[in-house]
This record gives sequence, C-alpha cells and structure tokens, in this order.
Amino acid sequence: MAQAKYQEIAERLRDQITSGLLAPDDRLPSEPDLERKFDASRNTVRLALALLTNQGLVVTRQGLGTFVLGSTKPFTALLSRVKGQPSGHHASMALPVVGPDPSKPETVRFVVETAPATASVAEKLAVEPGEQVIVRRTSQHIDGVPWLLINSYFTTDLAGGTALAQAGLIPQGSIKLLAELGHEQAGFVDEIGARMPDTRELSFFRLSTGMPVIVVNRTSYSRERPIRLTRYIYRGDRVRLAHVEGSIPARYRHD
Amino acid sequence: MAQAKYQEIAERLRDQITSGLLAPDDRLPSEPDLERKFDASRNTVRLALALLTNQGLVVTRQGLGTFVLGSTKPFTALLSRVKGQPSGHHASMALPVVGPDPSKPETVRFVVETAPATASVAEKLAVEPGEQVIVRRTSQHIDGVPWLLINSYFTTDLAGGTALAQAGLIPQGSIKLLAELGHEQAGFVDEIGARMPDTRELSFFRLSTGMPVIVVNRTSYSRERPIRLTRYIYRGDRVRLAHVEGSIPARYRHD
DNA sequence: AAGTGGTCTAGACCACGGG
DNA sequence: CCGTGGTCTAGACCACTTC
Repeated sequence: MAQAKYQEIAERLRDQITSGLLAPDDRLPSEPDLERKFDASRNTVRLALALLTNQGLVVTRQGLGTFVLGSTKPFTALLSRVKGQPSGHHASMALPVVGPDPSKPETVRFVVETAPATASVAEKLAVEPGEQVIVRRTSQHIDGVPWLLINSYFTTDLAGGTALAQAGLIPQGSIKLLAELGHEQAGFVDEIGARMPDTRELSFFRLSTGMPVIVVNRTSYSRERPIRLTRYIYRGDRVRLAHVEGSIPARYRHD
Repeated sequence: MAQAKYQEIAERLRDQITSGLLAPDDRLPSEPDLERKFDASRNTVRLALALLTNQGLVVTRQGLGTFVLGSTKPFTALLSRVKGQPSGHHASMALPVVGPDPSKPETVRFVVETAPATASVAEKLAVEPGEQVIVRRTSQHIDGVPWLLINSYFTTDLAGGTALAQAGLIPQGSIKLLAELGHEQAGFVDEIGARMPDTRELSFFRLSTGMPVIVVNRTSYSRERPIRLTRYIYRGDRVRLAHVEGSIPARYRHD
C-alpha cells in the first residue's frame, strides 16, 4: 500500500474542499457514509477526519456532523505607529482594530496576581527566573466573541505598592503611570510568534484542535531598562497583524 | 464520567511535562506501559497521545517512542527598518536573521510559473480573481534546516516579458528591477497571520501535526498601485518576527 | 529477536441535536 | 425517535529501530 487508507480518504476529502466541491459550512458525508464509500472501518474514517480537523480544514459537532470550516474575515491589529498617532498596542486598553464590524472591544475580566517569573518572562524583564513579578491579566471580547488575552508583567521593585499591583483599571493608562513613577517609555520591541493554544487559551477562545494562536510579546523600555512585558494572545483565524512602512497610495490604505 | 479517559490520561501526562517531571527530549512511557498504568485499551492511549501531539507538546517516532518536544531557540527575522539600514525582508534574498547560529541562508530552489490568482492574491494585487499572475517560488534553508518558503506574485501587465517572468535570480534584486521598469517602491504593508500548514508546507518543513506556520504577506506599492505581493512562510516553532519602535537601551538591543 | 509505534478491523454503548 | 458524532474495547498484522 503506497499510502495508508485513512490518508487516502483524507486526501480525497481535502481535494473536494480545496476544489470548492465542498464549500465552507457544507456538511461532509456522515461517518457511516464514508465507511461504505471507502470500504473502511469507522476508526479508519475517524482517523481521516481527525487529520483534516488538525489541519484546520473541518470542524465536527456532535449530533450534527462534520463541516468545512468557513473563513471568517479576520480583524486587523496595527503594530506600527501611524504617523501623528499614538502607538498601536496599549496594554489593557482598547487598541486600533479594523474588522468586519469595527465595534469597540469590551474588557470583561481583570485579574492581578503575583507569581514567579517563568523563564521567558524573566529573560524579557531582566530578572532571575522564579523571582516574583506582578501579573495583570485581561481578556477582551468583540461582539461577544473572545478576541484577545493580555498578560502584562512588571517587576516588583518597580510596580510593587503602586496601582499596578492592585486590581482595577488604571485611569491614565499604565504607560503614563510608569512615567509618573520615573520610568518613561523610550521604546519597545515586539516579538511575534505562533503556537498551539494551551488549556487556558483553548477554553477562553473555545477552540478545538487545529487552530493556532498568535503571540505578541511587547517589551517596553525606559532609557535604562525594561519596564514592562505585555503578552497579547490572539486566535490565529480571527486576527491579522499589520505593519506599514513608507507611504501607501490612499485608495489602498484601508483594508 | 466527568472526563473522558483519554483526556484524563492526556492531562496527567501534560502535567508531568509542564511541571518538568518529564523534561524536553525525555521519552514518555511506551503505549503498553500506559495501557497498564491507566487500565485502558491501546486506542484510548493513542487518543491521549494524539491530543498531546496536536497541542505541540510531544512527537512520536516509529520504533523509538514518544518524546517531549524540546523548545529549539528560534531565529528572529526583523520586520522593521533599522535606522540607516535597508528594510528587513527582501524577496528572494538574504534577510536579516538573528539566531543561534547566524549563518547565511542558502537558497536551494527557484521556480517561476504563471498561475491564476487566488482570491487573496487577487485582492492584494488589485486584479480579478482567476487572472493570470506570475509566481516566483523560493525556498531557503539554514544549516540544512528548511527555514523559509517565499512566494512572490506579480501582475502580468507589469512583469510579463521581463526577467521577473523567467527562472533565475535577479542580480540587482526585484525591487531595483521594478524601479527600472518605472515602478519604484514607495512603501509596503505587512500582514501577519498564523495557520496550520498545507500539504506542500508540511512536506517542505517536515512537520507533523500540532505545529503552525507563520505567514507574512508583504504588499509593496509604488506611488500609484500595488506592484508586488511577497508571501513569507515560516515554521511556527523556529521563528520569531521582531518589530522595534523608539529607542532601546544598548545592552538590551541584541536578542 | 524484541520492543516500539502505525494501521486496521468489528463491534459496543453513550451523548447530543432535531424531528 | 433516529441519525449524528464521542468514547472504548480487544485483537490483528505491519514497519521501523536497536541489539
């Protein structure tokens, strides 16, 4: 056998999806149907469907069937500073978003805790791994859809005892607050990556397997030192990050 | 049953991984071992392992076992223009890369073809979907590791009959060539997303399931119109994209 | 040869969603 | 109720890796 039977089944179904024969939101043949069509046992059929699921091509819903994933139009978040405008991301605040429905994101939760720094957090904040840092966790929804998780990290020596270490919004924004504390932001570095969601992200975004998250690590610096790490976590299928350089013809500017 | 048995098994193993009891590159207990330990059938054990695989936590190798995925230090590609330096990405050329081993990427393949524009390509280049466009496909390796797929798209009216429509490197670079053709680049927009790899990407990167790719769509514009779409495709686990704004204290600049 | 994972079968019962 | 997918079992044979 050149190819496993379940891979053959998956390939045939995939062809029907990419060729458009099966359109988004269409239901695939039921598992018993596929058993008959390909003369395979149920487990084999399910292996094929699992493959497609993990490639992000289909979703299955119990009691209903397996459906071709429709491509929802993603929101766009701006990384770059637009001329004459403030920077794209703001920790724990609304951020410039362009999307199918440009309504304002709603902050629903706000949690503050102290926790030991993980290796990656420690590296960015230039502290020892395991050292206690202040974590502010926010989540945002747009139109009721979970859209964004934000975790902000501060060193204790810098933010301990300030409003940053307590729950609740910071009226003037944390950048301004840090400036008042003598740590004015001079610049930042964004580090963008993608990975599969962990358990917490899985349940927040209500994702199944086959869908990555996009992670933006924004490390903010004063003239002397890192003053904040903000971690933005987006659903891979609902978000595009945009970065602009130079000048773009006016008619192509919105997207 | 509160939770399915295979989820229970997966959770227990996951805990051992995240707690460090099972370190990167450690081998998990064999499937027969897990059957005994959890009093489960082999299929159930394999379901649990499949879950962990699709979450990007483990890989299995036939004849050897299932192993905790070690986090390889990713390469960093620069999105932003560094002061006084040329822009980060260049189609089909070396690009500024910082990584564990800062050797030069090697271009191994170079294919040019004419193909109908997909919906997303058509939108970016402002042509009709299905219209013929010129596609230049490149792949790059670093230290023998597949690292980057680049697809550049040009409209036929702009690039047809030029060196862009023929195989082979463009000595002066395509930006310069386009400028000579009267289409000087005035700016570009990067659109960054993440998704699961398709079949072609899967085989090029030698990925299993549970590992996303990062896609950067760079649309370049002259003063009047889009002149090029370049699509960079990276392995999610080997790459971070970096974007810098403002000034960063010198000692934190390299990473 | 022995141990590992890869593929496949046949059948069972459960849980969900809609008529 | 019925059809859908979700979970689980028990057993078979194959393919790869190491000794």
